[in-house]
Amino acid sequence: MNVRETALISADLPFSAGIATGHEIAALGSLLDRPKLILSGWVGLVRLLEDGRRQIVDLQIAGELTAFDIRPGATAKAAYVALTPLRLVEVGDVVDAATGQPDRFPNLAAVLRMADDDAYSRLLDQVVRVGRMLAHERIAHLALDLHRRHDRVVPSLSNAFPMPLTQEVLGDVLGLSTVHVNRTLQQMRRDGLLKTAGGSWQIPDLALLNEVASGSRPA
Amino acid sequence: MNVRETALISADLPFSAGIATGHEIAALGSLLDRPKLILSGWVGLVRLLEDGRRQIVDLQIAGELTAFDIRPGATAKAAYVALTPLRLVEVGDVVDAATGQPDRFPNLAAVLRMADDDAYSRLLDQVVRVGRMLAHERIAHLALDLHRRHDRVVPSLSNAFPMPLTQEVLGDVLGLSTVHVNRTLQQMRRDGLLKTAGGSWQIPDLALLNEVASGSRPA
DNA sequence: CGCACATTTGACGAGAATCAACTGCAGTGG
DNA sequence: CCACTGCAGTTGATTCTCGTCAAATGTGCG
Repeated sequence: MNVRETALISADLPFSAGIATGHEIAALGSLLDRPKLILSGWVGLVRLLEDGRRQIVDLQIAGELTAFDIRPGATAKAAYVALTPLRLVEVGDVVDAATGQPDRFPNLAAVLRMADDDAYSRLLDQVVRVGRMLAHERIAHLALDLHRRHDRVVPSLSNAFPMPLTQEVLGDVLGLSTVHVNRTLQQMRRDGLLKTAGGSWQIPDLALLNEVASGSRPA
Repeated sequence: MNVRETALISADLPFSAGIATGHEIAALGSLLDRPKLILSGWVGLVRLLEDGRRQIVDLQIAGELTAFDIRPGATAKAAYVALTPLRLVEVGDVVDAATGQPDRFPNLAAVLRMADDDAYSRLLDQVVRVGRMLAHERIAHLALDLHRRHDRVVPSLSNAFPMPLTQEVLGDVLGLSTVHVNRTLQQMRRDGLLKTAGGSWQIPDLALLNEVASGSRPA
């Protein structure tokens, strides 16, 4: 990160006020021209069916960008919804600089490209998860993804990470009913695959959970 | 489309030889630097689980680009596989020109952006389909998507479009077993929602199928 | 004709949804 | 201080969707 980039980031940043759970950061179809960095909390990309069924297509966590699309002029293909209370920073200036003059801000531009790449890959993961995996595999697979992403920002010695979502919201992410999420989580706790306490999850055995997620270990 | 763009496209194009079903156009992880236009046939973006389960994450049909990513340097996040015999044209030159000098080829650049936008939106559709829809809804929803895309290239008076996929492959797209695809298709034919004959599907009543796809009409 | 492959059928079981009720708990206000 | 409220989590009973296994039928093709 060069001097110009550092200066850009350390400029006075407009902190947005706290945002309540359920608030829509960006509406379906709106222009994604005001990207934000998530300081704390989680955002979900939400699609609704007419009869009320809900699918959360992607999750965005603290340290990641939201309401952001690397392609100028892109519109929201889903609603961006606060799944928890949020603190955000507007980073439109930084992002515009990086995307508009990539040669002057090479590292920023690279970071944005990687973030975008990651988000795309995650979307394919999500299709596989809900399309072809069993309930316990979906949970294991998601837990590993979230653990990896949290560890990148806040490395944890104990393989623990925050899980502020209710089981209902989790169901909307995983394509499962609340009740089934609950029962499956219980079974996974009994099997020593996952510990869930006080709004965070812990993975006692990463290798083991990996086997479960990949389906190589039967239920 | 300006003169320069037209000249670029009408230059001698290297036709690739026919490609057989099952051939891998681009391997998982490979650099997507040789985009191709599909002259005929369908390509699938394929992800495999260790135990052999397969999820087709996206479909690409004649008239669309494959092995293409608008972001320079992007790698394949799934295997690009020929789901039918294929005829392709290499369009790396055209795409490089459009992405490298968007100001000189504004229309081409716009087309590529739209194609990319569409692909992304389709991916969200796919998550909703396999995550929250019932079997007959998934089929209806996919049929409408394919109809719309075909109609854009080859408008049809009878709401018909080619369907070269076997029910097994269709199952891998929809996250369903072959048997269940078969039974569900039969029921939908009986209900007059879909006519399937000789490698093509026909939609007798678009509005009706839309209701089914949106879940507003119960099974 | 015979082969390979796609579609279809039946029987059965497993995974997940649904409905309804109950528990636990934090916040609120009397 | 404690009833009251609302919400998240839990449980049981039941139903439904969908998967699996196996076999049969249909179809294009060398």
